Amino acid sequence: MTSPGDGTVAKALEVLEQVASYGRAVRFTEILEHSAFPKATLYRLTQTLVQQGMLRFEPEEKTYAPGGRLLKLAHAAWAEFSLAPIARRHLQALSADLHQTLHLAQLERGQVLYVDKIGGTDRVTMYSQTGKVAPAYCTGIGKAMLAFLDDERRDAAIALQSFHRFTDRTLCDADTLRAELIQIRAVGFAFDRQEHEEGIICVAVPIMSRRGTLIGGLSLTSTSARHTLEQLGDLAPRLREASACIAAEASDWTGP
Amino acid sequence: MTSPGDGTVAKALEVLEQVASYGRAVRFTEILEHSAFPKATLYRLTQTLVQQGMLRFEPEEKTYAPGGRLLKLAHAAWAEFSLAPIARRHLQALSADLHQTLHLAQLERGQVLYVDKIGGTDRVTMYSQTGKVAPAYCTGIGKAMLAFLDDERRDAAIALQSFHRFTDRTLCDADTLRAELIQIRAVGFAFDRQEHEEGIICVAVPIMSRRGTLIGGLSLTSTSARHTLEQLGDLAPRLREASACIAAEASDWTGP
DNA sequence: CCAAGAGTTTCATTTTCTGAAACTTTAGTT
DNA sequence: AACTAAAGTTTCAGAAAATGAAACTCTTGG
Repeated sequence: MTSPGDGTVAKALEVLEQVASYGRAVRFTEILEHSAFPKATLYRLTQTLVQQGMLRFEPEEKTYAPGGRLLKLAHAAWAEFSLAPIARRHLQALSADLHQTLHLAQLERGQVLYVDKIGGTDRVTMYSQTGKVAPAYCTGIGKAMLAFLDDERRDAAIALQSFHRFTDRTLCDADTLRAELIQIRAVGFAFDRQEHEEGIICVAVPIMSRRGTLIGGLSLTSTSARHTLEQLGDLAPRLREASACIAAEASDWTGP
Repeated sequence: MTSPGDGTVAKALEVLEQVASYGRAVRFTEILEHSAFPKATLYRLTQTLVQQGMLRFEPEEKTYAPGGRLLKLAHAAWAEFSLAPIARRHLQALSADLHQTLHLAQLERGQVLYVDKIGGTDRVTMYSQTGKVAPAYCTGIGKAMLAFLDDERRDAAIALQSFHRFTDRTLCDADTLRAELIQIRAVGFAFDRQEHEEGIICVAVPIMSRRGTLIGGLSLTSTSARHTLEQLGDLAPRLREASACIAAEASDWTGP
């Protein structure tokens, strides 16, 4: 929720995000019900967003949905913000080798932001994952990234987690998470032991810049039916190798 | 340029778009030089955008670049706003059949917004095109869409074109364009006769909803070295077929 | 060490935003 | 067709935020 004094832009973005979160076109009243803004305020915010092309309004149905201007902006964001363009060929090489589903992610405000995916079997689902966000505390890739953040940033990121029990293995509080992060830091990779979704396991490594700062994460996802955690652990060195290659290229780009 | 009285959100978005347009990280002064905003105003706008995660600020280099929150929002936009998820399998089928580069686009504020691409040879450049925008008046897919807009919307869209001569075949004024649109409307498909880029030709068809409103466009791109316009014209019926399939599915989704 | 430029803060003023309430339109009912 | 309940839109005076010129501070390079 936006606290008073946060600026109009923040409020508008909050509305935009809310509309985007439904996953379908929504009517005004529905937005209003889930929003803290008074009717008139919300109304003007949606007007502004529509007028700016960030939301699309369907007069026929009187519904709001994310607008095309977002895609245009996202194009630039993906190309510039993300590791994906740099990492892509490394992911492809690794995928060709291991035949497993790989994810590339970055940490965004304490959340896992997937910026690329290479599928084991399905080969066209790229956008389906790119842009998706997931909690950091209960995914392998999220924990791998959290673990290798510097103290200050890690504290900040942990403070942003809103723990929720997805499965009976989910780490549900900050202390348990911190303990696990220490372990992860020691071994250099993280597991997801069905903590986010029943049956889904994964192994993940951080991608670190030459200067030792976190720039992203790389994970290999499988199911408990196909692999044991031990088998995944054996693949960690391969991930680490790819991670190092990506890091080397990425550091060159951003470096001085 | 934002006229006074447009709201802070519009100004912030303008800055965001400007930063995105550079294609690289930029420093404050550079943004300032190309911007109509006074220094302090621009400064606060960038601060807000950074704080909101729409821009990323690299303190090391003091540069601004598009932020991760955009990707998150774009994910929703692509899934909901665009035809792409619906059209994808039709594009794939057609691509498998013709082995040519296909583009799927929608009209966004008078511009062509590419929402998907299936390549002939290069297979990993999906994101490279998705989200990209191009002028409507000098691309086949743009003209195909303009031609099948209703009068009111077409006039509005034409008014939004800022004609610029890219090649010596570019249609450079509204009247010439209107004449061509009438023709396109009659035959049902549009050509790009190297109007946007020397050597690049294309054939394109609109995608129309059951109710007769424009919902997008579909194009097949080639080079003048590989195909003649006549050959492309012969492929138009195939495009039209795919377009009809896409339209049928899309209408179901949006329909009542 | 100094100067030029980049980046940041200040503050009185202007402009915009706010939101309760009134109003208009729409969709459903009798 | 008339009624009505809900949805959607507009109003307006007060509250809040944005503005931007100028002053200030921090960098950078000579």
